[in-house]
Amino acid sequence: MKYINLFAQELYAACDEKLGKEEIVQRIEKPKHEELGDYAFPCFDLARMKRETPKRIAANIASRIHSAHFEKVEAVGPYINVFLKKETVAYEVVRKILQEGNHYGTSNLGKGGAVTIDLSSPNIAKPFSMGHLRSTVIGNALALILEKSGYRPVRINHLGDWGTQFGKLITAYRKWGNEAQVRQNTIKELLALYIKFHEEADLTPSLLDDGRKAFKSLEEGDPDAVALWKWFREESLQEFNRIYQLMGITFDSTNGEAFYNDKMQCVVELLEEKELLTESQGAMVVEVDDHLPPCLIKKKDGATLYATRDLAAALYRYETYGFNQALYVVGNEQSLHFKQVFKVLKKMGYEWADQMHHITFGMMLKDGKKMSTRKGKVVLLEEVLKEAIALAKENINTKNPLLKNKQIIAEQIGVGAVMFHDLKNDRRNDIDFSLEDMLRVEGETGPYVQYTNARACSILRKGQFQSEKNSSIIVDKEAWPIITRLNEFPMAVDRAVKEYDPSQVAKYVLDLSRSFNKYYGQTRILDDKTHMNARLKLVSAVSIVLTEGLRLLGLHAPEEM
RNA sequence: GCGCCUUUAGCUCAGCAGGAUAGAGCAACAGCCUUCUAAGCUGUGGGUCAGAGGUUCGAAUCCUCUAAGGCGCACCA
Repeated sequence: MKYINLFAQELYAACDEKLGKEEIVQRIEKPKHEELGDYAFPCFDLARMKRETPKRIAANIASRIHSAHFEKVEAVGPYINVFLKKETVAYEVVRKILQEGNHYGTSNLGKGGAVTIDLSSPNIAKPFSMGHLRSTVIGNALALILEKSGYRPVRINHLGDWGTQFGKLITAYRKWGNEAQVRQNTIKELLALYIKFHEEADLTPSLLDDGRKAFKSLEEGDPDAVALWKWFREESLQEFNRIYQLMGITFDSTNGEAFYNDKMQCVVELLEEKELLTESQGAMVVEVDDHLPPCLIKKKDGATLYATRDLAAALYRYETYGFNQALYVVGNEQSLHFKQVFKVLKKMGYEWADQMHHITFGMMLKDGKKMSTRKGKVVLLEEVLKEAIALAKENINTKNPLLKNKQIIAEQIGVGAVMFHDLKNDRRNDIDFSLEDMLRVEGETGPYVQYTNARACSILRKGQFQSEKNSSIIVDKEAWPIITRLNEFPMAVDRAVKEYDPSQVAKYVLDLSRSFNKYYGQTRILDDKTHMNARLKLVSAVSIVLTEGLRLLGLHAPEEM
């Protein structure tokens, strides 16, 4: 229930319709201090229109506003402050949440429209680094949030599974590879081969030619090369899947770059047909406009490029999924590339290019600098996850040694810590990698939220809460901050959708946790039998919303920890 | 050089369709477990919102300039 609309409606009538309802809603604000009420309306604009002092207007209008939902309406200087009737609102909000359960906050904003989401997209045969974590986690949360808002997300893992690197790898494997070793520890072994290749190539430059030749034979479908490529891809994917499974992430498609290999010629022909292709310095390009550099379609040797591949992918995705929106969760260093690609599609006459968005995010830095794959200075995600899980297990063993399913819950907490750490801030911010920060479980962290929920669940268990047998109404003043936050959950989801910003949900869930923990600290819920049922209803509502909020971020909410 | 982004407490960040005393977490210090999970709670200190102009009744928030930092800018992805 949006009580803000109630207030706006009243104001609309009371101000003699000098301002439209939309304008009023926009001007209504949430006072910074509790003593100033739940909503406030500043009267400066009305004062100017009516040629009166804001103070007088405020007093005048305040006296004309009445609603069964308002406990008090008062003019404070130029502001009209409204206090909601706590018991009524508390009853309505809690009842709604208990009724709707995990559907609370669900909307049909997207009207079932398909949204393709390009996310994760690691490079085959290379370790899954912290850099890919961001795209994976943000993209996954966006998919979940969009789904809750009535969209139909299509998760696409656009694997980096093609290119000269495979020629090098095939060459290296043929020279020094060991099948059994590779089978056992694919990524590490392939990476070792890749590094060895470069080391050897420094001494024997002809190796690079061998690599190029191997890739060429791969492109031409040489059975032996293709078999190796397939094998590497499969093994790598399996290894990635271990990580995805740990994070609870699945994909609707793992069509990577290789998949579009045979679809690019068609794009080039289309561009020619539409007379968009021009030659520049030996390469084929599409001039985009005066402000952007041209988009490279073909190298002077005739080979296609990244942009060509993304164009082919966009066309394919539009045909296959008929998307209403296409999102690319890719680092902000590629923003020029996507600007160019979207522009080219627009020039090709595809209006749907306007529905494509590059969802940028900041880089994962190490000591303030970009991490370097070549120097092996990359931090491996799987190792970070393992450490996080080990730490969670340690905590469980000291804090709750009798807990069942320790391993599973330790995974949920450890992985949750890492994922939440990535989601809690605006995605555009750079993150300086810090294992310490990532493994933290106190303060503004995933485990803090999970812990809050576990506490709530524990109380519900001990109080033997049954929602259907329970009609009592919560009256505690101390619970009011929780009620207002519970009421705001749908708005938080909404903002997350509009800004493509999962951190809105993360911040919301932290805020709700804080207010609940505060209440928990000052009110003994199970001791006071007269109020226990009413309070348990509130606790249940909190648990429902926390669990759902965490789910939207891709985290589990264990009932015990 | 051109384009995009960033700059708020010691550190990490909220707040930015302009509004009433700029908020959290971490770190520091002082408290709270015979009582619902202390992964928690309470309190204290800590700020020229990078700087300068401008718009406005009112600016951390909008505009311009300056400074510092980051990313991108043709055959990599």
